[in-house]
Amino acid sequence: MPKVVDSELYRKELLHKCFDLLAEKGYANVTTRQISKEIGISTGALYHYFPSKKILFEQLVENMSQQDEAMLRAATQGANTLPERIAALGEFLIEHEDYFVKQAVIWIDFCQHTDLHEILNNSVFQQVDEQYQQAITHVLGLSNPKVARFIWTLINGVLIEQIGSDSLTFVEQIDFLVNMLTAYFEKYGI
Amino acid sequence: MPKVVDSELYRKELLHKCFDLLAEKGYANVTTRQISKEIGISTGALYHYFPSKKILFEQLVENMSQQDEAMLRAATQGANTLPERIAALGEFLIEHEDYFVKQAVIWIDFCQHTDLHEILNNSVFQQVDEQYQQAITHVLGLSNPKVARFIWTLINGVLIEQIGSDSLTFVEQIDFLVNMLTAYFEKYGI
Amino acid sequence: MPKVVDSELYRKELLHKCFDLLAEKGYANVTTRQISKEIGISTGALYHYFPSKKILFEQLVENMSQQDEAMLRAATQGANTLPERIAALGEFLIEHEDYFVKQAVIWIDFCQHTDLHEILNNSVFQQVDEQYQQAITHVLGLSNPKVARFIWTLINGVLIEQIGSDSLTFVEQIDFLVNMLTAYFEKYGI
Amino acid sequence: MPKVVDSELYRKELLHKCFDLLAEKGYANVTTRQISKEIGISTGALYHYFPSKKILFEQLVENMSQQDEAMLRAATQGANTLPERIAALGEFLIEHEDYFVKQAVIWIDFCQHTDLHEILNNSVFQQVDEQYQQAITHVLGLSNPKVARFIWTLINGVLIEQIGSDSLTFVEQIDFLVNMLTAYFEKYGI
DNA sequence: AATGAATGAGCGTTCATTCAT
DNA sequence: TATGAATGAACGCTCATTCAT
Repeated sequence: MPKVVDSELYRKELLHKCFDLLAEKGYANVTTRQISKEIGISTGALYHYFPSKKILFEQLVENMSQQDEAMLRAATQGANTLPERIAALGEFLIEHEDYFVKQAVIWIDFCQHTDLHEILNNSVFQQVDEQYQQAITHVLGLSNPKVARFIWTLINGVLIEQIGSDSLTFVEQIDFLVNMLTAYFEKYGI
Repeated sequence: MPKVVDSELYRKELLHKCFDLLAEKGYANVTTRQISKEIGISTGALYHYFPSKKILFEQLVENMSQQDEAMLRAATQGANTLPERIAALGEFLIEHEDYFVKQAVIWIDFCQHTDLHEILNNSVFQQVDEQYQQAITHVLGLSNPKVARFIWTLINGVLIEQIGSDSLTFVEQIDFLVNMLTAYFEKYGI
Repeated sequence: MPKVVDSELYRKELLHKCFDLLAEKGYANVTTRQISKEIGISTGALYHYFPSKKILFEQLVENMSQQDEAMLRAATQGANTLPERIAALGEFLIEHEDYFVKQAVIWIDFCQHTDLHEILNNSVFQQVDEQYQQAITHVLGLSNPKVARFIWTLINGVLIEQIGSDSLTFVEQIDFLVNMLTAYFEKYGI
Repeated sequence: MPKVVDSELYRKELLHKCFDLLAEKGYANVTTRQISKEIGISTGALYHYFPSKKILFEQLVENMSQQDEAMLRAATQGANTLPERIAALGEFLIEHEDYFVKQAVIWIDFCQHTDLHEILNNSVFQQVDEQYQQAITHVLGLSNPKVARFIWTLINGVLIEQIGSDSLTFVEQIDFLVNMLTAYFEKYGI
């Protein structure tokens, strides 16, 4: 019997273990040696589970986004009216601030260190993009998916702002965002 | 005038020459050889003017932000009502899309490659932050500077979205943003 | 029969299974994983039968040379005159071109990855050398064993030429060789 | 003024310095670190002069073959009749035995560690092949270039035999070869 | 002031070998 | 016996930085 029984499960565990490190340092600033050390295996073993640093990263992103969607839908289940749903979305983000900020960091960093052309043709990223858009469309009950995409853009702006500035707290920013969205939908409809 | 002034001017010229390259490739993806080549000097000369790659990058960021405020104020001078001012801000951003996207890339990249602690204590960044906030406050005639800060955050979100995605055009995103701001101010006042 | 015999047989079977792979890729370009996969066992099992990659390789070389002599003698049995015998040798080589080219590749490769000193003192190699010399001496009915050795050298030259060049076909080269040997023996006698 | 004045000359000097090492160990068995150490520069400097290990090797081969042709033509200049020319070729090979054996080792090794397809399409190797063929054609005054190619094949066989065997000396083998060629041309003409 | 050759630590990755199961 | 996950030294190569000229 092999040492690791369920290697698929173990792989996910490894991804989970290096999420914080990747978020803190960024893709290009973390070496495979650091990753190996962080998750407590040798460099060889890392390459046993992931064919390359890039693929490790892609699987991390894929893993992340799968969790998010389920979490988001669960968190906004009880909300019925649009203002309630917007508020629920805001609370959800505030609750998971740390996680989402890290995710935004990782995302941006990866985009920076990859050919634009390659990003746009990478099915993993297309899928993940689509997923977030659909999740927001569904959660807020929107009819125009472009609005969902735009909202996700704004959320990312707020998340990224948290990296390099302390002028407004995340809660303040999200509050503004919630109010703005509410005002927008009151005026223009869903 | 003593030599120092010339040298200072020359340094700014060098920074200006490598802005596009840094913006296009990102800090970690550009080598000092590439920078040297781009600005037409030897690696040795580069190190004569900038003690390290990092410091070159910092000075670039510092340099950048000094130009923007004046540009923005000039662009929105003719607008009198709030909706007009918001629209003028939107048009201004669309007109300079390329420049602002590049600037956002460089900015984010810089934050990633610098200790969070260091960023927050770095007076350059505090100053720059402050500048953008004041510019927007003034241009839109806002009473709450936090709203200005938040708007700048949203703008950055839209700019960054342009790096790694083609789902919505910059113009579409800015249109959404203009409408949203208009709706917000109609409901909540300035 | 005790277990040892079965194990010995199995080992030869394993060697036989990886002959083509080693010949095609060469010692240094084949990994133990590839060998394991090719012969259908795990890397662990491979190391159970062969203490190291090098020893596997040595045993392969040893194994190979044992088959050839009998083959060669059989192939030239019907030829009576010297020109007939030379022609029969040529035909035999052409018939088994693939096998002999592969063997030459493996042989050279092995020599490259082993200390010269070690090769010359290795009884396996001395024995194999001796065998080829005797086979050719016998097949052509030569009186001078050095001539046999030299002919084997020339044959190897032609075999090796097939690795990295397409200027002359194997058949063309062997034809030249047959004519040259015939002319030589006509002039100098056996 | 740069440290190395004539970098083209220096590159040739570096190639010359690592010839023995490559010949002794073979292409795949020598690391770039070993090469650097042998020629007394850092790994970085090695890559300053040669873009890759492979290109270093190709340039070495190219360099070698250029010397050979001139040497060979010079050595056989005085010989007028065909037997004299063959004898001069033999003496030339014996005189430079060490050099040619090393060259044959390097050549074979490289072919082993490179895709056959790639070798055949590599212009450097095609050129070098052609050069040897032409040199022999010219030196012996042959009319059929295929014969020249075949003779070069035989010479390589003899050279390679020197790597892994001590049964016949190089002189003995070359003597046989000279006699055989003489007999061949006496019977079949040039 | 300016050049670009030189350095060497460090990168992502590989692979012969070991060992817990 | 047999498995394949795990190891870690070593690979080809890069690049911020230094320094002789």
